[in-house]
Amino acid sequence: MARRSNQKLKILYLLKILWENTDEENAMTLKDIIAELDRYGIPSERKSIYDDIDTLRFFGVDVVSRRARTTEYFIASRIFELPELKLLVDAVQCSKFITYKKSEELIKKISSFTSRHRAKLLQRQVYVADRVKTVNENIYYNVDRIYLAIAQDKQISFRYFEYTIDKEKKFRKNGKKYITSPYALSWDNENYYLITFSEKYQDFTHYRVDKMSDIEIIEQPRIVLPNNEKFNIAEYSKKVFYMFGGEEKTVEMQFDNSLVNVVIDRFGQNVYLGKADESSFIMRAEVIVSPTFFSWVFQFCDKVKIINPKEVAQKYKEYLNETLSRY
DNA sequence: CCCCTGTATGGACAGGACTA
DNA sequence: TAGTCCTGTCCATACAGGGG
Repeated sequence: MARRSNQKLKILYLLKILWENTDEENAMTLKDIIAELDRYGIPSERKSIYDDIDTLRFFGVDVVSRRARTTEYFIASRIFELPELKLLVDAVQCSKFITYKKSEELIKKISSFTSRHRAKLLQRQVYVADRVKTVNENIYYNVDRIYLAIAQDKQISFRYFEYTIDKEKKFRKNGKKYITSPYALSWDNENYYLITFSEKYQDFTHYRVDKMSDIEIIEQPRIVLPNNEKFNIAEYSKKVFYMFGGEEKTVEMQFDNSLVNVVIDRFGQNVYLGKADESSFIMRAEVIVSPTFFSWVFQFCDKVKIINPKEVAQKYKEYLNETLSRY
């Protein structure tokens, strides 16, 4: 009868109890375990627990017994170790695109990978000064659907909105649907971007994922990239500045030596660097020339100069002059 | 309804740690 | 040192559940 079926549940609850309550610093004695099982309505005999623990071990659970005053049991190794979980929690909390509500949910789920004692350590807040979080809950579903489309090699349709000065959502193109070939999702400057290839412009276009709605996968297969190229997101994101589109150019810039690290951080270890003189160096990289590229350059003031191509230098000059003329 | 099988359980007991 | 408590093993037995 019930007593029997309880015993089937016994080992399951035993695992649950050990999983939720124990870790290296928080072991349980056999007495604790029996009491805890009792709370779940499972009567258990002390000696039968040995067998159950053995079974759990055979099953692959790392139940460790440690002799202190009395013998204690705890689960030693888990799928994720605590520092790894902290990393994940921090990443969730810092992500602008994850809403407060979703952050809480995700952290709760992440916490279930460790004991409740250690889970407390995960509840810490990472304070990043008044972080703006999005309110668009849809983003997870958007991301999911986009990945699905990419995997199925299909195009997607969606509507794209922006906020007006009155802080109201307003659909672009009067709510007409965009149709495009998704190639990658990229995390840049705290926002999720969808990178698509436009047949019309024969170039890549970016969309903020949190500003997309009504995403649908359509039957049309994706447009093939020119020269049957494979899309390399890592290479691509090096060239683009804050996801702003533009013409791709090989640009040479002269930097003050103090900015070596900045350049390597931006373009990676393999960027071409050459000595210019005692205090400066020349670097060369593929860059999508855009206003955001210029504003990236501008932050270094007189410590940088665009050398080549001449028309990019000229454009930058115009950009600076225009800015100056407003004051 | 009976028999068989696998599992849980309880008793006996040994050994170790701790304590009075 | 004797007594106590805890842990873990061994073995006999009870019993649930399934098959016939």
